[in-house]
Amino acid sequence: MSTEYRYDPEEIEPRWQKVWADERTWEVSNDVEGRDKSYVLVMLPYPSGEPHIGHLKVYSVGDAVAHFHRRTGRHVLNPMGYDAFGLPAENNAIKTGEHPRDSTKKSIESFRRQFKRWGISIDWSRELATCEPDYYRWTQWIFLQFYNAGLAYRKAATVNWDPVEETVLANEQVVDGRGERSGALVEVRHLEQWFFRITDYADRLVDGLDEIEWPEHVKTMQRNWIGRSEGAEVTFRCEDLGVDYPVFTTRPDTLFGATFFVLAPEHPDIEKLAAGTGHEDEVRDYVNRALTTDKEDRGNADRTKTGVPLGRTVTNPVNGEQIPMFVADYVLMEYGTGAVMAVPGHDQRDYDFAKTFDLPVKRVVEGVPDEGGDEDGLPYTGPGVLVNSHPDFDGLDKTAALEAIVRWLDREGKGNSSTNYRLRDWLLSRQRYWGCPIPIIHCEACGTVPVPEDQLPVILPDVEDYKPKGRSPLAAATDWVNVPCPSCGKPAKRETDTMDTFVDSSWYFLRYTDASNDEAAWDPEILKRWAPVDQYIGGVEHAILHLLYARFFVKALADLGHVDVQEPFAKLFTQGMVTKDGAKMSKSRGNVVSPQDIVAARGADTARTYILFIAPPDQDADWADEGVDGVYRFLSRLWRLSAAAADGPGAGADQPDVESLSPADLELLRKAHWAIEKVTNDMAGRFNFNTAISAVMELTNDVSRAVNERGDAEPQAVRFALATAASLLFPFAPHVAADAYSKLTGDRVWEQPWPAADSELLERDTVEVVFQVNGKVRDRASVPATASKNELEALAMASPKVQAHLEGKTVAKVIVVPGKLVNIAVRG
RNA sequence: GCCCGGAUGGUGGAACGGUAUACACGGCGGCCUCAAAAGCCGCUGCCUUUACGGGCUUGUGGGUUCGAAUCCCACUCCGGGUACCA
Repeated sequence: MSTEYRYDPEEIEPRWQKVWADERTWEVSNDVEGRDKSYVLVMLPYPSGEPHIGHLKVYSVGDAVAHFHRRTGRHVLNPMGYDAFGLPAENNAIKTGEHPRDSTKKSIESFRRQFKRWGISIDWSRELATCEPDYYRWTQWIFLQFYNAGLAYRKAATVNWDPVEETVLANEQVVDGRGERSGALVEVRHLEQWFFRITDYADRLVDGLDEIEWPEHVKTMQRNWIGRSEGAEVTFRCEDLGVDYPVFTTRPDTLFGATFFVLAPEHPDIEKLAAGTGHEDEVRDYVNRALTTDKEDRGNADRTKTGVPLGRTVTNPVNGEQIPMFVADYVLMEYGTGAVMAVPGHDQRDYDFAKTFDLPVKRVVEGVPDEGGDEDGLPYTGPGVLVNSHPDFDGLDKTAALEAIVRWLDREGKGNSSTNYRLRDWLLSRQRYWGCPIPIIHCEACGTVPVPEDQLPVILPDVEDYKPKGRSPLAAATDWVNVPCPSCGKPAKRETDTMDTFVDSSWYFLRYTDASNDEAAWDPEILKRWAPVDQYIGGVEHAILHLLYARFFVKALADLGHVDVQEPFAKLFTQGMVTKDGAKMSKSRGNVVSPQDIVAARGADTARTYILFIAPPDQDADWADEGVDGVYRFLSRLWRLSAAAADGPGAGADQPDVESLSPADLELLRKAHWAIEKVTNDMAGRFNFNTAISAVMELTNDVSRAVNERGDAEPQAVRFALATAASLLFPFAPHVAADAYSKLTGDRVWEQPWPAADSELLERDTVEVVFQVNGKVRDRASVPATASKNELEALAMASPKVQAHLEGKTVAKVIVVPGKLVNIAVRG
């Protein structure tokens, strides 16, 4: 082939980007009326430095979906924004003195430049940054709606304090007792903080998962995080003090097996209970030790159980037995009532404690041997029937017994069925600078007073010193802090904490629908046209935090009448990591691949196509520089063939008349239709972009062979095959595809409908069938597709290669799958 | 510990229970060239055989089936999530 055609992405890519920018091709109106809408959203980036390879991957995935949806006739919203408040920018400010606003602005510019350089089809008219007053004004407005509805509240609470970041953290941001970002051991502090009442939505957050198409493991993570447990609350009475101690249990069926009772060290009654028992000193020592133990240590279930007796007893409500009380750190104050009934016969933890302290272990459930029950292993948690309990319940299956016992407790006023959650309310206040101000004023006379809505936004003031000192740096901005109370006019002070940045990102997908509205956060009528997000795409690391918070926001806003859907994201796709040499990319490892470098060297189309080609997008993918060259070669070849064909004979890219084609050209046509079918199925199903790209490669290779090797290919068939390849490739490599398509046809590929496979051309007259003996392939033959079972069997039997393997054996059975195979089962 | 994933050539990865290893990388050979690059044309799972051919092969061991990478059981290793949540 002539070398005069040289694929030059440096020329092609800017040229098409200019067309899309000048014509605002990807901007979309809110006039959805009567059209099939598709809201395709990739999680917004946190702008820091330059985009990394993970961004390239996730936006390549999102763009492929957006393009496919557009070309299949949908009205597509594909916006972009920046999660622009947050600690890294602020920490940078502490180090360098550069205002976070300035460093963030620079990062946003470089992200925007890259996304444009990559040719991602974004509607830039809806761009937003969460740190802009015209965005966070509405974050504050939502806060006020929640405040007025009692969903945002302030209370003194035991909270997680990160001593490095010098701020409190939400439960979700504490991992193994350490701050998620800083890695510092979290300290317990008692502080006044702001919370969102997400626990009110625990049930709906669990139940709503059934309505959305999300990966099962993400749903499971959310269910586990919310941690709904069904059980009962049962009251145990301490007669000495005349105090009732309710406990939560998921196993009321084992109540008769309770042999002791344990309180958490933080329980407020500990001192009162120990007083006058002679155990006071021991108890006080133990509690002090427990409270100063690391959360991490205390959470270790393998540690030998510790605890001390309180010298008191409580009454087991079902049998009146007096059982001893203990304080032990394996019981947590945060969960249930901070007290448990201990059933060592049927709970591992209680069993461990009982063994350590030599307490009685009583079996009250017995496995049924026929049903895989055990004989003597305690603690026993399997299925079974009640024993050693009460004549009314003994012999009942444990599930039936559970219900019967709860009914009995309820009648006697000693308990009731109850549900408990692991989920805690969302602590949203942070003692940091670079965040959304909380629109509240503290007045000595009026208490907490919301800033009137017409005074929003509460603008984040400039400060001299960003360094946290255990209180928000905003407290130093005295001009800003001191304001008259909106209610009584007397001197008052602004709230100086800022919001967790997860608040900002819990509603941004709503704002995109009506991003420039300065009268409201959004017009409910417009939101209604777009919501919910049809396809959300992002990293699995947000499985709990962001995805749970956003779901809560939408449900709460729906209850307040601002949104009319219950779930923000109908479908979720989580993409895998990009690794290098099998390891996560990191500066310290020195294995970071920069998308800027690869785009500069090979072009955006190559970078995007390669990252989707190496592996299915939901899997982790290992980056290999050599692999990039293969994709570059493929794009070069497709472009060169197209450029040459465009200059050659023939016109346009209409499909040539099938009747007039040689068998070889007909095969090429079939291949094109096969590729249409394959790519369409791969796109519409589970995003099998890697095999879709392979199919286009196969088609291109066939064209290449037709042109180079065979040499006599009908030009119109070649044109059609190449235009089809370009059309199918467009979602992945838009510039080269648009260029090749335009050269061949003069048309803009993105304005063309997605190609449709001709089913008649997919059908074949002759097919290859295989002949097997005992499942092993022995011969193959080309036969008419319509060959009957009998004909196939006869052909197989006649094959000498098959005959050789039948020698001296008896044919037991012949299986014929028309159009596929004949399998002869033999014996002897 | 518990709950999810995963394991296929030298490498990344393909395969509605029906031709295992598509596509790509890497490797080998050839054409073109003064030469190189680019491009083009082949070959490339393993063992055995001069060859024709034959045998083996989807982490391990069993099972179901005419037929298993695919379904079932047990196990090994790797990755992720989660963990005194009563």
